[in-house]
Amino acid sequence: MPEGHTLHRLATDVFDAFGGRPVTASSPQGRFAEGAARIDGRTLVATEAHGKHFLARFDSEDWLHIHLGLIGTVRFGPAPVPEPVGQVRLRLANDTSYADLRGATVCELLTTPERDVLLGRLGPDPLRDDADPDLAWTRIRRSRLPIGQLLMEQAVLSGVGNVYRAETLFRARLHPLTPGRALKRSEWDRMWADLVELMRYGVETGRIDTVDDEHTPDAMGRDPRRDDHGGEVYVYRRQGEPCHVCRSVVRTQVLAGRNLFWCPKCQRTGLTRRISP
DNA sequence: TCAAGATGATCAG
DNA sequence: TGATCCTCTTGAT
Repeated sequence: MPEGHTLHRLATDVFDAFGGRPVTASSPQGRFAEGAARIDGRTLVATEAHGKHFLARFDSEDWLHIHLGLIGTVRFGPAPVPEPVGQVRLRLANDTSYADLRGATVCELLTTPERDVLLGRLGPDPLRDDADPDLAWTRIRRSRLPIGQLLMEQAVLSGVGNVYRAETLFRARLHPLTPGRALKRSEWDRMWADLVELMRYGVETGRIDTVDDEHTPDAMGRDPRRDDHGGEVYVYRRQGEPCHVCRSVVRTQVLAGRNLFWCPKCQRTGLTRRISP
């Protein structure tokens, strides 16, 4: 379930399991055999997440870079390591734990300059203390692209995926097709603060839970329902169902190849706002 | 039991 | 814009 909060949790979990001591690395699938051989037996010095990118540094000066993509997973288990099942790209192990990586879009080793280039391409990550929301605002305020598309561009903002996009736009009551340059600075500031809060909660709990107490099914007298992202949401993948706030039917459409979800009544703001040429 | 679709990103055309 | 990577869950059969 890879949005940014998943990767920040992964960075913590990998360091807790393998940090500070030598790690055994292998590639049962074979596609990362060379890279695994280079870090095999090395000590894991640090782990970090930037947006949806996971990085781990070894005492060989190599950086392990993983991007889970849509279907990548990391599974942890206690030692002893079992026979690998399926396409295990990378297996890390020590005398107490193992972790298997499957299906990742990227699994590679980077030098420090290559890591710096990667990070230089990424917009600010709401989960990092060193993030500067002004950098994202500079891109947004100049763009004719819809805010619903800009939020997903990792060069504008890193770590936000389809769930956080849908939910933060609903919470801001902004229509997802509002052009970036039609946004007000105050709206962006509120959205950024909201993303920081929602995603930190996601890191703490492992759940994407975005519905305010006053709108929960319990508060509204309806049966609660937990979705596979772990919590309760306003619009994400609720197309055809009634809005938690106004009971209008939640809509969906494909934007830039990804499914977009919004409430046509609650999220009217911005769409018809005039923009300066 | 099996097919379809999904929280992502890149590349070719 | 569609194909690709190739895991996991859900829902239809």
